[in-house]
Amino acid sequence: MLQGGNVEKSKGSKSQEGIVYERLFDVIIEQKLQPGARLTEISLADIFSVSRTVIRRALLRLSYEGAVDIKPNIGAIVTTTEPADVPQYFEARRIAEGALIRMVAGKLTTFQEETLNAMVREENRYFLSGNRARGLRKSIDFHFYIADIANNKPLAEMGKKMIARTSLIVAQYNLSGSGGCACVDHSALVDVMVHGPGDKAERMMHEHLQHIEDNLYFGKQPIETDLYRILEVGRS
Amino acid sequence: MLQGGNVEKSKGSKSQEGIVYERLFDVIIEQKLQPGARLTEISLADIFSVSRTVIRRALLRLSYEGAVDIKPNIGAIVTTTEPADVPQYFEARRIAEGALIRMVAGKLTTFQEETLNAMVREENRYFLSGNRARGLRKSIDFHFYIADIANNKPLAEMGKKMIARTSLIVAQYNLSGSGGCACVDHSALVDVMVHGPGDKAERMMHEHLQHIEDNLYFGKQPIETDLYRILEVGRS
DNA sequence: AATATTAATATTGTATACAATTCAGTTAAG
DNA sequence: CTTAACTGAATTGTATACAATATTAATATT
Repeated sequence: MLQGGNVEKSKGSKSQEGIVYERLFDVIIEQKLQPGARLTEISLADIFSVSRTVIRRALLRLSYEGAVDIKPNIGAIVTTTEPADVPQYFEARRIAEGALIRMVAGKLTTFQEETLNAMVREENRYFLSGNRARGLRKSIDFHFYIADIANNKPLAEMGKKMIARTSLIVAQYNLSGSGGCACVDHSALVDVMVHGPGDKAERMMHEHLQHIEDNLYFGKQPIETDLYRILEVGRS
Repeated sequence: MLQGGNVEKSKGSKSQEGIVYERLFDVIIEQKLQPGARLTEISLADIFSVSRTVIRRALLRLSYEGAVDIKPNIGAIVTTTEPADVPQYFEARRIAEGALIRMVAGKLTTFQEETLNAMVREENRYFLSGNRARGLRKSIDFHFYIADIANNKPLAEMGKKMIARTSLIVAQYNLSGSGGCACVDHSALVDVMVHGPGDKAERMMHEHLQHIEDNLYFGKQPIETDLYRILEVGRS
């Protein structure tokens, strides 16, 4: 999970807000809620059996992570991205994650190496067995883990934020349900993290992310978003 | 100001929360509130003549920006930094701001060039006339402006966050009240942004920030913080 | 006198009531 | 028939009351 701001979290018993936040973050990142989907406070308060106060806090936090977009007096929706804005998010992610992997390369402990390999295998298994949501999640966790072991908290935060953000973009614009990441690439990344020099690792990460970006498909407009709005209108 | 999260702000009439946020951000960044100073909701609600609800939102936002540290059931203080954590914040800032200035270098409009030069002059004037708070603020605005003109919103956000964060660190550990930035450096930065290649600009930014970091002084412990706690105890 | 326990105070956490705003649907005028 | 203004429902914004928690002060015990 993203290390949301400077609010320290209790280790054992999570706060109500934390539970709501994590659950919503998960369904958004696993693409169970499409970009553009509305998140009204009352429904969420109902679903989670807490007051709107708690929901508001969770939504606010999600908005800071970039997962949710809050417009004053209107409410929260899962973040949508204009095609024109896509490149800057990928550029930001390349810079952050490139720096992170460079810091990690050549310094992996055997435990970390094994963890990473296990994650790639698991991701592979999920995708092969058709469990797309789980595979997607593991793929994101792979990138999250690299950020976590780089030993730079603010940069890891930034990296994870951009990983999540671009995943949302992929959810919006990538028609092939692969989630964008190729498992082969992830194997190669582990390899270069173990042996290769930092520069090479950074270069490979850049290529990996460029590859994801190049595979996006921009239809004339973000279809799903509008569809959702239309459906909601027609429902009454 | 930092572009806080995905909450769109109304241009003309600022929200109550926005006013509180900006005011608090200003006094923190201008070092009128020392790191470690407590920010209780009731006092702030009193001062700003709004309810605690509004204050809570503003504090929460400040915590996401890293300017304030909120501990559950305890409250908010101006962020303090352990000496051991200082390097990662500067490293993160170097990466973000280095990338930003590289994107800007050689692409300045004449208006932007003049704006930057004017900012350096103004900063200089404030420091020479002994107005430290204003000079400090202008120095930070100089860095903010570079972030803003780089045309990459998420990276600019990250850059500004780290600029603010490291400024807080300087407030805590730099005894000379200069705020860390030398005006000479800023002039040179403008110069390389106008002419120089991106790589050189990035290198100069790195050196500039390294210079600030090297000038920090770590006493045995963060003196001011503890003093504040002690004073508060002895006050009753 | 020092320490542990308890009581009092202050502060944050949560729920809820009410105000303000937005949006859709309806009605009335051109 | 089109457009404008209006009404009503739904949703967010704000204030406040009460509960839970932490801190401080006081008391009792060793």
